[in-house]
Amino acid sequence: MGRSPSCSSEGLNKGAWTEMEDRILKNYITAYGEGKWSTIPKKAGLKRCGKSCRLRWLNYLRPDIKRGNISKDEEELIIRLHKLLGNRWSLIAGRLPGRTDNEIKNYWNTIAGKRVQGNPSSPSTSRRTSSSGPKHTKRPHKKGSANQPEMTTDVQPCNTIESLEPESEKGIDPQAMDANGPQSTVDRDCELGDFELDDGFLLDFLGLNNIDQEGDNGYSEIREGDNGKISRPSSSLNSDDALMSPELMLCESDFQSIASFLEGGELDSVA
DNA sequence: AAATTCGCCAACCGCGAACCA
DNA sequence: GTGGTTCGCGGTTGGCGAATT
Repeated sequence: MGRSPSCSSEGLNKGAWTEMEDRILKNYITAYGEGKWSTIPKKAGLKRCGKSCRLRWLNYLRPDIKRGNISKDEEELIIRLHKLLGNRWSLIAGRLPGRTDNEIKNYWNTIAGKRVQGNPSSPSTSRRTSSSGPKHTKRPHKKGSANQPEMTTDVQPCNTIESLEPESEKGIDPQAMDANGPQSTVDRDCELGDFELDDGFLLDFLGLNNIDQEGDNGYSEIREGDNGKISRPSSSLNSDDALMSPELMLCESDFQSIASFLEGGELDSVA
């Protein structure tokens, strides 16, 4: 139990990875595959702990990592999923092919969380929005978390979302949706405008309808399974297939698949 | 031009769950 | 059944660079 003793830092490199280290790790995993993280550094000749290797691989070196800006579609889905799942970044990342939990977490902490918290003006178009965005108090580079966006533990993911809800969504009648599936709304500057879904539907869609809508602390909680254990994905990237119904497996690949799934009248099999 | 501020993001830390002998 | 080890997750930190003053 507890912290891994295999990550003692004596003689190990810390901090940013060098190009050489990246190459070594990538070559090793390409040749021998993932897993056995604790032994990889030794076998590959890296002066890193296994955790560090795993993190580097998952967050940066994997070939299927999608780098670059979070699209509007992705942002919408992140916000929506966060509303449902809370800070379960790995679960959210599992629905965003090529995105890592770390990336989504960072994104949320910097941009999406602020928007949800009541500044709907989009800051995401430019890296700098100092004149309009919510300014934090001075951010000294030292220990202490006062400079963190005030959303990690205080956030009310199931309530604060309202400020971001498009007007059109607020009037959606869940009954009508149940009967006919989600109404395909006009694009509203978004390819996936029909992500304006009832939360219950989205949970169904995600195969997460065994999740409480809201726990005592405002976060959704995954209910225990038959074995009394909480079901979790084994990896950050597209690995939570166990949470998906078979008919949804085909939707895992990307947003376009999801969109076409929603448009294709296949909802009946879900709802 | 220099100093300051602050956003972004990679990486680390600590914990709990899962696994295994 | 128990204890040690490994894995995976979420929270947090700190460096860097761009924007602002």
